[in-house]
Amino acid sequence: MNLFWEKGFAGASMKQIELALDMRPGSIYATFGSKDGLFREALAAYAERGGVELREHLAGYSSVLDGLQGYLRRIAQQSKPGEATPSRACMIVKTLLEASNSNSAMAEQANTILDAVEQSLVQLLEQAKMQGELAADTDCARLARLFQAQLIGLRSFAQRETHPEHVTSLAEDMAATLDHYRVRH
Amino acid sequence: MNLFWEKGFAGASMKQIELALDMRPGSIYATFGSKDGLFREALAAYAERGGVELREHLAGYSSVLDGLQGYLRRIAQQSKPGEATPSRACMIVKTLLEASNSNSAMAEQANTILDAVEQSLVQLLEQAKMQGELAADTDCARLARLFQAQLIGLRSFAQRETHPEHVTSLAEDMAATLDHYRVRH
DNA sequence: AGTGTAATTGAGCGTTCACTCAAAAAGTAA
DNA sequence: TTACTTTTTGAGTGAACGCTCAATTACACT
Repeated sequence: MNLFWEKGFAGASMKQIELALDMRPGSIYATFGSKDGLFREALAAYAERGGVELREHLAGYSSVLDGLQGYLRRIAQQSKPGEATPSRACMIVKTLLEASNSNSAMAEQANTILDAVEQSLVQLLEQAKMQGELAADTDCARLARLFQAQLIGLRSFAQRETHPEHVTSLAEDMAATLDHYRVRH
Repeated sequence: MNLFWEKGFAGASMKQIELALDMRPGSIYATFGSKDGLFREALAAYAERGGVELREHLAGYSSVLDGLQGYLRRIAQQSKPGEATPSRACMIVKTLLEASNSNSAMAEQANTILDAVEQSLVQLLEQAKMQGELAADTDCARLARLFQAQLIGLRSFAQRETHPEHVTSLAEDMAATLDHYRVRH
């Protein structure tokens, strides 16, 4: 998963995969069927891990909006030089951009995952609305898409070679955007 | 350029490039040196074209902020199914995500271009400040990064298979974000 | 038309790609 | 230990990769 996340699908060769898994080609193909199949499982694992991470993060907040704002800041923290992550950008987005216009099955998987993330965000925002954090007439689906797009933008921006504090201030500004959707404020 | 934009660097084979240019390998290598060299020129051409497009678009506005908001809406329009573009996502961002962690020279070029775009945005926002659209204490560099990240998010989101109106409403919400930085409002 | 230069051609180079499969090794059960 | 099944091995497959270069064609100038 880390290798694919770092190098992308085409960028990771079977030789590197053999090394990363400490498996010989025969075993890899007996287990995963193909490079595509292995990537599919890697991306699914990434999505699963990301989902758990978001849920666990939000568990530490009583306010949903506070939790989402904290999540933006957390992403910015993870983008700092000390943190050793395969890539600062999101593997799902990397896959979407790599696979669209070439590998339709892979693009479809990325799309499906992003749909699921979006739906999770809708549920969370609906919850925020019921808790009175959002106005009753808030379009949660629309706000979910805005938040997702901001996340995508933040993590893609983080892939740049910029000062880490630029990423943290960016996360802060995106968090401030969410504030404008709070009731009263 | 269109082929690389659509398929990415690794995704475009020399065979496809020969077809797209209607040139045989020898001529291609005599002209561009290598596949890398050709890609470098393609990306530079893309950046140049994008710069011209932004400048021409803004020429139709007396207010810089109105112009930038219009630009977001314009991007959303270009993402509609009728428009035949190689990719709805930005070629520079696609390159950044593909090349980081594998091709450092290519990643550096993408970074350099994004730096230049950022600087252009800073200049524009400084102009908006002088025209009284932004508060005197506005951090234009920071706001430029926010706008760029939103653009990246919008165009990457547009690569998804969603309803076109979701992209237009997303652009609208991002435009509304800019409104919060206007003086008075 | 004749001559020198520049540009183009395409067969084919070595390499790397994802992937296969007969043989060997490891595991299981009596 | 023996017989059987499952798993692993790694040399090797054909295909596709980026790229080269001697031969050819097109061009420029007298």
